[in-house]
Amino acid sequence: MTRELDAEHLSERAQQLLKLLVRRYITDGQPIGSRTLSKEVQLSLSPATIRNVMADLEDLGFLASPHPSAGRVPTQAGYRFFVDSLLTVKPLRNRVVAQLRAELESDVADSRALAEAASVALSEVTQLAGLVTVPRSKQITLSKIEFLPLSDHRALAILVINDLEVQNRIIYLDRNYEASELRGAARFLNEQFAGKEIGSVREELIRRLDETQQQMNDLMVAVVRMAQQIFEGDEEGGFVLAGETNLMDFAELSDVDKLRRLFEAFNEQRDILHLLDRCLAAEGVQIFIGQESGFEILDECSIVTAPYTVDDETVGVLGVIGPTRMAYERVIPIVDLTARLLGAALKSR
Amino acid sequence: MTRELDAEHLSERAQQLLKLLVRRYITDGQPIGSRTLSKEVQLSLSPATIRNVMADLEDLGFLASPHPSAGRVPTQAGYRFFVDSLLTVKPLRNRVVAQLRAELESDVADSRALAEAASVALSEVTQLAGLVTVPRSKQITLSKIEFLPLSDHRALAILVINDLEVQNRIIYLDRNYEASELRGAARFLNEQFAGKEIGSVREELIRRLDETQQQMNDLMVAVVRMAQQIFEGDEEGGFVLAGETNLMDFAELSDVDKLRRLFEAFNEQRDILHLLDRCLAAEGVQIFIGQESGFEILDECSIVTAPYTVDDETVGVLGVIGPTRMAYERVIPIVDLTARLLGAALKSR
DNA sequence: GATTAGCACTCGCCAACGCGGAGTGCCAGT
DNA sequence: ACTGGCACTCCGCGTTGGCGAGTGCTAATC
Repeated sequence: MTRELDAEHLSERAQQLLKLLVRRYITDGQPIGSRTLSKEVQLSLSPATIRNVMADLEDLGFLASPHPSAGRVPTQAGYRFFVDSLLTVKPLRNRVVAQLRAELESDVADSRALAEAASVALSEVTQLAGLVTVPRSKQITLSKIEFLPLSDHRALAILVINDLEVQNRIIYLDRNYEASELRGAARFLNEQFAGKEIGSVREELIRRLDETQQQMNDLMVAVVRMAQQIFEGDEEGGFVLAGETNLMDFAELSDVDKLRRLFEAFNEQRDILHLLDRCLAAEGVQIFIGQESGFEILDECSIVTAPYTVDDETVGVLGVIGPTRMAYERVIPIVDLTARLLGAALKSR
Repeated sequence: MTRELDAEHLSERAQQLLKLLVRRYITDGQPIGSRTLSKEVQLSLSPATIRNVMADLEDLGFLASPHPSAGRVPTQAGYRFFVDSLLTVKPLRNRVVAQLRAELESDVADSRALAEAASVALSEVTQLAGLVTVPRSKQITLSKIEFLPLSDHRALAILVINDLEVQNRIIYLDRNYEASELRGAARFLNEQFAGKEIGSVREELIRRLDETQQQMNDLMVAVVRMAQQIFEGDEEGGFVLAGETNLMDFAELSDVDKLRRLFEAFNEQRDILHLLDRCLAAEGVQIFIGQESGFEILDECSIVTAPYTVDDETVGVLGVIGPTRMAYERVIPIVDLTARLLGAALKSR
């Protein structure tokens, strides 16, 4: 037996054929037969020879046949090998670069809106579903805080962080405070803490509350609680999805029931968010193929992600989700570029 | 010919049969035959008799047969007659009322979040897609305004309207202003305009700008522009959708392509928003059946809407969207109640 | 005159069948 | 080591025929 049954020592020819097959299958979506392959390949080989190679690749688990008389289809392992060793990323077309640039030109300050723009851009350019987590920095500095009296022992607290992110929520107090009292409190807080990191603001506030029993302590306690919530990342988290409908085109997902479960998972957010969180730590583009994601619903999907950074701090993840049969060679550089563009757009606000 | 071919004078019996058929079709989703109907109806009639009545109803355009040997199915006109004249609304179950109440209990101040909650509640209770426009009052009073200096001739303007809605955006200035200058401007504006209606604020500002050429005019101009944007409703508009996935269950929409176009229309927002705007003026529940909506994509859908109000001012529309074959008798009171609950929740913030 | 029973008829649905095409595996020949 | 040839497998597709459901019509009945 002269066949090479070790993935490490796949012959040059076998690799080339696998590459060709995967590519062809990605564009056509139909099982590829030995005939088709023999016509396409440079080194002119007869279908019979190619069949032998294909049989080897099947033994290695890189290919599978849906049924005896259909051609071969890449398996998950096949895609993995392709992505790891075979793939040659296509240089991006200028049109695409221009489009991404244009859609991320930051005339918007709102970071959520930017995330949405990135998501839409990704989905349009790749024709898959775009996915962007809302940026969330560990580094949160307090820029300004204001209060507004409401009725019923409540006040509206407005908090500006990182210079242009505005958060607001209602805080409940022990009594009704005068507008002037609230103004005073706000001035005090602004003087003391503007520009400081929010975690330290919280600690400092707690320390001082212990020290001196202020008459204002209920307001302060509320502020501390608020700072805490913001520091813990609130639930402001989540991701922005765009172009889900693109997924409906793929035959792999044409089953309405599968589609439904997939869309429900998108709405859930939870599982997907978990997955994306795992990519935060990684550097550069990361790819989950089929079951690698660990979520049953995504068995027939692949996910290509990249973290994006502002000033070297990773603040989020973006990517696309599509069928395993996805144009990796095209998608990977797009995701990569979009991550860098989004980082830049966030910085230059 | 003794048959009554005038919709106005439909015999009691014909009406009862139509009602029964529509109801039955709504629950079963399959064409109803004369046999089925004869077993169900009180007055014991033979299938043959019923066939005659059904033939009349078909002539009148209330029924149709998909093919000769299937039963009958309501046409759009059939549903319309059913909704207008035949339908007896089911009293709401306590469970449902309780659920809606619970999901709209306003511990949230954010009106968008409330709209989302209402949308989710609607979709869960009806098992259709829920739809709520973000509340938008014509009556906008300025509560407070603050500025925060940024680099590059920019400042962050924070605007509190109607006591608890917070808006913010970046404004571009002719030069860099000191923090103290901005504070001064904010104080001035707050003193002059806090509590006033935002349209009048704008007018007043413009008037004063003409009068005295202030040194601060660029800042003021920016504020005027901002007030204008907010007054014009910004584009803060739009609606919140929930439970789209529920629509995937219906056989009528099992065609992936139809589904796709429907979902794309949801993402577009534009058309749907148009439709909802038409309901703003209407009082109480309004129903579009099939093509009545005027949008091709919604041909096989019905929409049940109701406006919701705060202090007698209509601030938005909510409703559900589902297949024409929808449980109108159940859905209508749900939509009605949700509208009132949402109004109440918005008021009692 | 309204209602009903009976009957012939029309379709859609489904399972069975058969056939061509595509692709394979294997073997023998180069 | 590669290739041509061949038998084989199996999907896809169009055809056929029976079954069931439901209809419209007509003639008989209340």
